[in-house]
Amino acid sequence: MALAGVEIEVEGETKSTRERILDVAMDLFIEKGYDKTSLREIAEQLGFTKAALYYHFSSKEDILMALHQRFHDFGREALEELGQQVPTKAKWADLLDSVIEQMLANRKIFLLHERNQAAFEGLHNEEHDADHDDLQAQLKRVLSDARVDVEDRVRMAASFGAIIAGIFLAGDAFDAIPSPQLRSMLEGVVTDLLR
Amino acid sequence: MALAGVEIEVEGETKSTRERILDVAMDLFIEKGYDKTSLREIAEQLGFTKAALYYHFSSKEDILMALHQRFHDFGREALEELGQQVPTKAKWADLLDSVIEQMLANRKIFLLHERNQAAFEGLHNEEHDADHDDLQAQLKRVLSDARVDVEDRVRMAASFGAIIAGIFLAGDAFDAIPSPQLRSMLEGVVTDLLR
DNA sequence: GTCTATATTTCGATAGAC
DNA sequence: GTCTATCGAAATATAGAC
Repeated sequence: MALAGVEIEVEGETKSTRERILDVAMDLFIEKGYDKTSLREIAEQLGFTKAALYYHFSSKEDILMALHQRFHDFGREALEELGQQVPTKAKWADLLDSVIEQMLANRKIFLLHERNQAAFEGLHNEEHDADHDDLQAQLKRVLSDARVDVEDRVRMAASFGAIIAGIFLAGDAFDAIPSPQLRSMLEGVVTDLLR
Repeated sequence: MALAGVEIEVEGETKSTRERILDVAMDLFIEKGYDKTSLREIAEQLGFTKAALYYHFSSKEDILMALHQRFHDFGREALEELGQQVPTKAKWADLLDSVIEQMLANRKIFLLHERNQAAFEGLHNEEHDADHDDLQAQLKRVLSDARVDVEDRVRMAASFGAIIAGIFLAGDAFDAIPSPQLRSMLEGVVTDLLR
């Protein structure tokens, strides 16, 4: 079911070549890092050659940008809803609860960003994007809000780091923990820090 | 005061060329990432050429390894002391207090590692180093220790992530906070999570 | 859409003069 | 200890056939 190069996803069986490229690239970028992953490797793992990639993406950076887009939305509406109002600890705790859920459901995309921070920042610097509005930028904005007590802001940052570490720091050591259980443990952590 | 290429540091005024190279490299690796930083850039910023670097270091990777060495000791004795015994939450809290202190006194070297995870892991994979004994590896070992209750281990990971985030997540938003104050706030966080 | 070339560039590394 | 000059490798990217 190809339509202008885009395939309709039927019960998750069919994926466009573009998406298959992104999946493979994500795995390799996580494992070896963006810079040390060559287009040849990505192509070989997909069963075709490097040149074919350029039919789907205009550059290596274009692949990275597409992956950034996957990440971009997570938590964005949430943070935007928090938006202009003064962030309180209670609101932050609510926000983090949904962030926990999203992270557990999308581990890889967050892992990708954690392990390729420099590469993703390089993207922003080229687009003189003024204020890039991704999760990390929004985060810094909130944590810099002078209307909020400093100690509260430190606690907000700490609680955010706590859940990231709970999900990612231990590598696969926590993989055996069922997601709902890990989730409730992390919600407990958030409560203890922001209550 | 040169002696076999090593200069004696007098009141912090004199630094060996080797150390000046490492300082510049560290700044660039933090800013642009290891892979996107060329030896030419490092050399130019120091006022000499790329080839001169090879008098002081045998390869680009050698520079990274030297920086890793700077990092290597931090928290190592502490974690080794924790060593074979079963880690408890109380011991972990003590450990983190000293980690907080070291991180605040050496922000840049931790930032370097946070932003170049993939590059540093690449080092380990080449030396078939068996069990590389750096902080991160020790961390995973402790967090995988099945003798400890799962919830406790999650809390240990979370508290570690909390202090990292408190120091690094906000970028320079927290730079205005005096170190002692930030330290005591983070110690409060640790207490709340592990008590 | 994927292929086989090949162009182009960048970078790490070496040789040898001073 | 630093220089100039150059090598060789690898990677991104392009051209054009199928």
